[in-house]
Amino acid sequence: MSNRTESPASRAPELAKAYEFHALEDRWRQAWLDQQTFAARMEEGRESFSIVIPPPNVTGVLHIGHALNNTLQDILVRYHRMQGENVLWVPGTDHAGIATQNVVERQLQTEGQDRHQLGRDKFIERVWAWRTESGGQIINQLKRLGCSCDWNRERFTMDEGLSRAVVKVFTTLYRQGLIYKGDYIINWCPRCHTALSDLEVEHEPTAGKLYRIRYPYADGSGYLVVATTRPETMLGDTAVAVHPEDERYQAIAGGRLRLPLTDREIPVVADPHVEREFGTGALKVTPAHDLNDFEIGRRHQLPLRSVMDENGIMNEQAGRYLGLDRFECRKRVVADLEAQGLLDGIEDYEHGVGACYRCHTVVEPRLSKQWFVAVKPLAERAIAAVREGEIRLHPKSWENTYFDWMLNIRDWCISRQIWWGHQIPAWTCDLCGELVVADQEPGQCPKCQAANLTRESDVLDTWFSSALWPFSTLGWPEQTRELACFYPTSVLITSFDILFFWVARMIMMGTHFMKEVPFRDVYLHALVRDAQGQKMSKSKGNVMDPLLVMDKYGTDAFRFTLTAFAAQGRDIRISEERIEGYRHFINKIWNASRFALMHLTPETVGFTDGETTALSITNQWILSRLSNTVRQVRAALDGFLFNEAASLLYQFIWRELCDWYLEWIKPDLYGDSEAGKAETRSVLLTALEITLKLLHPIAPFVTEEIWHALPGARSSLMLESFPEPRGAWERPEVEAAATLLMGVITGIRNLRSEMQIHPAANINAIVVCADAIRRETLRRQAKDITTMTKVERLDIQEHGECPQGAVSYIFEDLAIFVPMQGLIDIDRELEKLSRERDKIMAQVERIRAKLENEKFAAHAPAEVVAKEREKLEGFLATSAKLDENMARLRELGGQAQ
RNA sequence: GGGCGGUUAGCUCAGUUGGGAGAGCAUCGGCCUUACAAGCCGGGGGUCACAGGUUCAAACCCUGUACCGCCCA
Repeated sequence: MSNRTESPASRAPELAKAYEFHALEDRWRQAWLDQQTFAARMEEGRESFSIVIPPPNVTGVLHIGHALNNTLQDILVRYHRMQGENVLWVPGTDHAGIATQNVVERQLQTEGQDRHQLGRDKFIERVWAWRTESGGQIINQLKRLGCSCDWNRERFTMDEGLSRAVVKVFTTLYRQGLIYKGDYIINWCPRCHTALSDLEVEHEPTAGKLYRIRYPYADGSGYLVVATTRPETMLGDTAVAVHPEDERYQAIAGGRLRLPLTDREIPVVADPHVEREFGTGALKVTPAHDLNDFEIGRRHQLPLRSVMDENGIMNEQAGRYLGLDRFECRKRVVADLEAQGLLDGIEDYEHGVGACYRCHTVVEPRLSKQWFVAVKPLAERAIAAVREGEIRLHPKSWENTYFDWMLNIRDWCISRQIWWGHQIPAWTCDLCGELVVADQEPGQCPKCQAANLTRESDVLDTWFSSALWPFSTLGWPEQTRELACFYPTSVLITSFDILFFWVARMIMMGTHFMKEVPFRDVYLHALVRDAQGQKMSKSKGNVMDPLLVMDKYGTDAFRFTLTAFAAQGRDIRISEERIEGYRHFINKIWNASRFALMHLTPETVGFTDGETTALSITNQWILSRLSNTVRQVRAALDGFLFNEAASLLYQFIWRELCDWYLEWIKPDLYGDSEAGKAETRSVLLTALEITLKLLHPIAPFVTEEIWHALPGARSSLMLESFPEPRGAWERPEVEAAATLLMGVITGIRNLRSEMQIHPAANINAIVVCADAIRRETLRRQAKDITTMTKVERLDIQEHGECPQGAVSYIFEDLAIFVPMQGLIDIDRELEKLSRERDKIMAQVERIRAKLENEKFAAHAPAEVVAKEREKLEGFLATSAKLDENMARLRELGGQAQ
């Protein structure tokens, strides 16, 4: 412990020498949880602010994307909580059907079992057991990040209440004819053994081959050539399609072909959807294995012929290829075609291949009975909600993408052939086959009264339940107080890549069931990538573990980094270097606070007066800057400009508060005037308090810690009120005076540096300024200038020219001279001034040309013209000073020779 | 093929009603100045991708081109 003699005898406790975040973060995290400071309030007469967390997968671990997403939410939540609103942030996880089932199935595998041996009920028990033991660790990681969710209200999409909401929604939509069951072609994952929605298929460009195959005419008079990337599906072909206006195929259209490798004949149909330019213009049609072919098949009533089973293995319909894997079959088919002289050619071809988003197995379009949501009617309302501004997307540019997708939306396949999830509430009568959809298991068939009904074994897409999240978590279908208070929620913050998966579906479900949008604003943030712009993935080994980052640099530094990067287009590139930079920033605040605490006393109270005119210029200045910063930070947060808020705080704290204000007040704090000291302590305390409040939503830990070290009894900073701008504190003339001081100080320092005068060496300086008011400002603040420039004697004069042997610096309309001992290099000085003059004159010429342009005067707004004139005058004053000074130097140079 | 986004200092990127090109990091020079060397002070560095157009005025608006990226089919 240091105990410096200069320090006031009775002062606030000193902070540790360097910012040590580990213990401190743990301490505050625990205190916040213990004090229940995150708990939602539902008090009469207050505005509500609510956010539902984008529920991470229960299998998930915190990655950088989560960290970004939740930091931004926490900022808004803390910001609004500090404004006294009723704030609720609902945390939770989703059950991640396929992913979770995969985890537990892998576990079983290591035990030499599979789920079928175990049976459905036992398997579900296992999943719950897993969930209790190791699932949801991400929740603790969110706590680690400092998220101020109302942890008492944690929800899980498989909770009883949320499951009730799912059943209610399903049965209602079914009754309304918006859910139906039918035989359609869907995306099938042969590894996960389930249907996937269109969105769950990722198209990856793949280097493949385009095979040209000869299909002989049935009458033996020749052949036509089809081109395909998937020759094995030809076994399921039921037609070849050509464009009706394609002259090449006029003769054969309507005719028949012999399908090679089989004993079948197929027709040639004419369909306007065939692309004439692609391949040979003749398209083989496999309705049971290709989505587009399915549509063609429907138009022409073609038979459906599935040639593969659920594992992607060729079935009996594939004849002698029975039992072959689809890719193996492809090789055999190609070889056989070649042997028969029916292979017309093979070329390299890159095309998109659909893969399962969970396991990356190549999906197989497959014909099967599935459940669908008829989304068109829902989408219409959801489109209107955005179009009419009930929901605002930020950035707005996403609206186009949203509309485009919603307008072209196809029915949503919601059934999944897995066990973990919400089992579809539908039963089929064993006797008459009647399909019954109901909230509860029906005792008997409503049609034939038979007692035996079999429940649908499929479960629902996880996104079906997360689409209900904004109201299911608030207690719907019960009419709860929470719903009344917090629905619609205020803001949704999420990554743009789930705009369709989740956001659009929440809007559809919300508007349909609640008759009200689920949220007012949607903030879509970027994807976090590594420093090279690569998507982070375990296989690439470029993942950055947020937990390790927080350990190494501190949570506040990490949060600040994410915030500072938040608005950078679609990608955020993060690297440890950047985080380290912001760790320095957090440390800076820490040390600035240490400095303040050395000078504050336990009796110090903050400055609360509305008027600042009685204060010193520097104190007036910092209060003016504070109010200004408050205004701007609020505007930034209100507009979701997170990076802007971070940047404002960074600039204010480091460049203004630390670099200038703390230096300026040192003479006061170390001086003899008790009144001056008291005033400055008071303003310093207020400046620090307001700064900490402003920064708290982004960096909660360090601010809370410092807050409690300040004089006075204090409760949690997160419950303090967020600062308001104080118009009366904003003093443009004081800011102008400060700018003048900064200019003079920088000028003198520049001369010192240029002349390589040691920082510790005393110098003298002369400032020549014709303006009496500015001179007066400089005189009053002379001590500030001399302290910060180590000037022993400062002369402030109305007139004067460069003394012999002095170097000079021109700032606006004033000249600064520093006499040197010994001779100076006049040529070098002249060169420096000349360079400066060139820059100024370029500006002068530019503005002059503008002002002399009659059209400018005629068209530009008067205030712009006035501003330009003012600028011109300023530049002219500077150039005049430069000219004067250069003339003087030449004169001196002449004398010297 | 359709759509969206990007191209600004060596690097990563800000720049929201068009009106003097910014930040961080890096770099160069000088400093252990009792808050902070995780620091302080000073400096250098950009025909804002290219070509047209609109305008008194374009990094910003319009059109086109090139390259990069993403989404959808």
